[in-house]
Amino acid sequence: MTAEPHNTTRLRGLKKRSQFLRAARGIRAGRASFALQAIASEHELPGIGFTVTKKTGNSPERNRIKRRLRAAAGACATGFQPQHDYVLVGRREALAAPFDELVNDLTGLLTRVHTKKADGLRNQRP
RNA sequence: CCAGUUGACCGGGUGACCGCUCCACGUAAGUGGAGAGGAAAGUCCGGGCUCCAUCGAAAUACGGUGCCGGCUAACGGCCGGCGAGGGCGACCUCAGGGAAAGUGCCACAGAAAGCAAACUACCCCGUUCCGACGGGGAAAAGGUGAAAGGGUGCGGUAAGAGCGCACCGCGGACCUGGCAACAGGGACGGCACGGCAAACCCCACCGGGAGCAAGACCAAAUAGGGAUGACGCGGCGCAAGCCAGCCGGUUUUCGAGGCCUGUCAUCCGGGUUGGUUGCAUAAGGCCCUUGGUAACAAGGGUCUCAGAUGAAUGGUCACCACGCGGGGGCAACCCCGCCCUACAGAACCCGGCUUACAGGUCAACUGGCGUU
Repeated sequence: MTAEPHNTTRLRGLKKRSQFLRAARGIRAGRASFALQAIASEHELPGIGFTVTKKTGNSPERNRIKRRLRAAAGACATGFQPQHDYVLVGRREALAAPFDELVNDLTGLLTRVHTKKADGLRNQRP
C-alpha cells in the first residue's frame, strides 16, 4: 500500500479507551508540537483521535491544542489511509506554532509512518 | 487638578473561507435558528431532586453555628443597627453568648500569679562584740512581668494604708429612650468581683446517610443461578405415584461421605456493553409600578436563554478599536512595530462564600490645593 491520496475525506472519530490503547501499540513518529501513532484496523474509514495530557496545561489550553490539531487534520484529511487508526498526541508547542507548520508536520509524519509500515511488512517476510 | 474610599459594570469588534454540537422544517439534498463564565474554578456551606434507612418524633453521642433585629426555600449568606479596635476623614476590621455552675491553666522573670502574702528597702521596741540580730507594724518606694489586688492630689501617721476627703475609675438598686443588642442618668457602696471559653465545659439553636457514575427504562449477545410445566431408561403398582441407580456435576486437591441428578419450553433474577431518560419552564431572566432606610416582598408586562459525553460552542486570514514602544509634527494627528490580550472551559440544577484576573468605564463620597 502506498501513500497516494484517496478521494474520500470522511474521518471516523475514536471514542473508546481501548481504541486509544490499541493505537499506542502501533507505529509512532513525532515532531515538536505533536506525535502521531498509527495502526491498522478493520474499519473502512480512517479513524482519528486526539490526546492531550493534563500536565500539558489547564483546560482552555488543552482545548485549544485539540482544536488546532483537529483543524490541521481536516486540512490534510486525504493523507489518512483507510483501514487505519491514528492518534495525535498534542504537546505544548502546538499552542503557539504557526498553522502551516502544523499541517506540514502532519503530512510529513503521515508519509513517514506509512513508509515505515511498508518496511516493517517487508522485514517480517523471510 | 492631585490623593483616596466604597459600590456597580465591561472584559474585544467586523468581514471572508473552512468546520463542530443541538433544535425546527423537509422523503432527501438541504434551509433556518441557537451555542461557555463572572468567576463555568476551588468543592467550603445551604437547598431542590433521587435512592437507602426509618411508623413518626425525641434523646444520647458527635459535628456545626454563636451581639441584636430583619430578609430568605435554606445557610456558616445578605441587609440594617449596636459594641470594640484602626484611620484627619469617606470608611475599614472583628470565632463579638456565658468567667458569682464547676474543673483547669497563667510560660520566662519575679519574694509572690489568685489567697492573699512580703525579697530589698521603711518605721517602732529590745539586745549589741556597732558588723548586725530578735520581736512587732506597714504595703507607699525599688525591682520582675502581658498582668502585682483601683489612679492622682491633699490630709493623716512612728512609718504607712480608702484610714479620711476631692476628682477620675469600678460595682450598682432604680429611672429614661429603644422591639432588642445597647445607650444616657444614677441613690448607694470605700473597692469587694484579674485574664484565658481559637482549654475542658455550660447555655441556646441547627443537623439521618449517600450522591446524577443518584435513579428509571430498553435492546443485544454471553453465562446458566432460581421457579414452573412437559417428556425419558430400570424396579414396584391397573393407575396416580413411590424408590434406587448408570452417566455427569458440585463440595479447593485425593479418598470417604453428602448434595444435585437427563432433555425441552416459559418466566424471574444477576453482571457486561450500547442506547433512551433523568436533562433544562426554573426559589428563571429583563422592564415597570407599589411597600420598605435596605436586604427583599407583592403586582403587572414580556422573553424562552448551551445541553456535550475521548466531551460541541471552533480553525485560519485580513481590517479596526484599546494598550505599549519608537519616529515625525507647535498641536489635533500621522507612520512603523509589538501584544494580536488577563484569569480561565458548562457536565443534574439553583442560592451563597472563597480564590484568580491584563486593561478599562461609570457613580457616590472623603481629604488637600487652586479659581470664582
